[in-house]
Amino acid sequence: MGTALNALKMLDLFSNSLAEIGLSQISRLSGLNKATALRHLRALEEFGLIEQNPQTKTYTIGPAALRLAALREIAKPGLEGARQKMQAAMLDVGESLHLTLLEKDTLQTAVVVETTQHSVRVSLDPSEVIPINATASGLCMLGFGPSFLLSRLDQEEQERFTDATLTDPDLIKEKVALIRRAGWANSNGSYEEGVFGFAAPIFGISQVALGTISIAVPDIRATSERLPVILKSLQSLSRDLTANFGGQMPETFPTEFHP
Amino acid sequence: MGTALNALKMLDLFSNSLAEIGLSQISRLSGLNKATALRHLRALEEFGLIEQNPQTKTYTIGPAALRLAALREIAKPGLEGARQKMQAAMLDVGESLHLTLLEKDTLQTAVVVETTQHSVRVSLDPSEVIPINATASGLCMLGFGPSFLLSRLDQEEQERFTDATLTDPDLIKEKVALIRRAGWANSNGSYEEGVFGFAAPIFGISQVALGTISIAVPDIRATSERLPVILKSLQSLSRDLTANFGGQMPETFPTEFHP
DNA sequence: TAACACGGTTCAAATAATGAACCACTTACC
DNA sequence: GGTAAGTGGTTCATTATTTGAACCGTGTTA
Repeated sequence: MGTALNALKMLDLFSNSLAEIGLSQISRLSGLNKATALRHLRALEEFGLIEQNPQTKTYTIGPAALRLAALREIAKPGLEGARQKMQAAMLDVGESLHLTLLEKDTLQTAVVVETTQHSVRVSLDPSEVIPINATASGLCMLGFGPSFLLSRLDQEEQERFTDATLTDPDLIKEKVALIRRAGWANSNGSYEEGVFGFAAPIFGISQVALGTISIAVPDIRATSERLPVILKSLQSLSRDLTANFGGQMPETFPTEFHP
Repeated sequence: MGTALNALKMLDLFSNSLAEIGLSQISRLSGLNKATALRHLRALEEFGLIEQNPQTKTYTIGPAALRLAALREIAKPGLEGARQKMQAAMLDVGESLHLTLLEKDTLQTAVVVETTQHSVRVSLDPSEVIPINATASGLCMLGFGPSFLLSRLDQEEQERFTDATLTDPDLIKEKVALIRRAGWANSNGSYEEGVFGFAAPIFGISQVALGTISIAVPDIRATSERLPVILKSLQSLSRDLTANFGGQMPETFPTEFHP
């Protein structure tokens, strides 16, 4: 059901590593017939969500995406302010930052600020859905977000990404209990080898987390000397961004993060 | 032809002043049947381009817009860098800035940075198409953009917005000749009463303008003392943004803007 | 030269979109 | 307290649009 949806789903094919795609490849990846894929692409192009490179004939995400994002910012303000705070924090700690938001029942990347300080950096794909069991953001959301996330743990099998990925619901719950006490979550290569993630919650109006702010560090820089700097930044971002989105922190939430 | 396109066109109903719309109103505004509108909205919602407020039942642009904008930034980088340069210029001159890009054959707003210095400010709607005859950006594009824009002047009647709007093709061409010599364009209330616009071109690789950068000033602050500051900022933005987008300025382009 | 992959087109067949009428509910008004 | 008009949302027979196998012309590779 829904040709419009099928057309839109083609947009999901584009990603960080696959920014330009040709017709045949789109047809293959989407499973749609080449003719239908083309007609959909034409429709999306007319609206501006798709753009075709006249030389290479490949397709990319179009400029309408920016226009819609600006409208989204009007409807649900805050993200632009958040980006600025993240930018400042990036310059301070020198690492890449991600802001994720809970949309419907999945955790999605909303803002990415990559570090300009190091050439070895963590680069996160904005089109990826954040796995709740394998990332610092996901675990953090389990700890401070709506409770249905935790109860869903027992119903669905959790995907494994690396050797360090937590997949057993009971082990995850143990970890979540620790996170609740600490106020922040970490993931040491449990999503991708060599990537250390540190995340803190952003709370909404009812003291339930609506998203997370996280700092991603390559293992070579994830030393114990740098941890206090990262945690300090994370803590103040958690507070600032909660305020930025008009939320409120629970009284029980720690005002300082300890390693 | 194209149900997908019809669905997408509903997104165009949202604007700066109409950020949340109910089903019946959407049906009325779009001319679609209520049932059809609802099914389209559901499809858009499933993709995330539309979000429904559970309380009021109204619809808004959804979070997928942000995800797509991030992907667009990967495919066609530069806008984020441009935003930062504009932000700096905004703090410098204290006025709102707009970056427009020529998409297909219309001029569209790509980045808006509103002033944080004054409560009386010019606020531009990112969903609006920029009229080529009435705005500083439009006139600037006529002067430095692809030539088909100029030749189209004689074919289509130009819309009138205020008493000061130029609609006669010959008068417009005279103005464009002046702009070409000066390097910058202005519009004194020719689009909206009380708004003074100043624009300079952003050049592409072939020394043809691919967009414009403009500063919008409310009439009360559009004094002759402030003009040099505005022009200086505009000139350096024109240069910086041309470089930012990998373009090249024509040798004949003035290195200084004079009132 | 032949084989293959590319982007794009065609048109009969099949599927999915459509819309008038309807429901349940809330608000406003006499 | 009754009614009229608004809202969001549903139903289902009718209709029109989407669909896809085969096809074309071109460019690349072996």
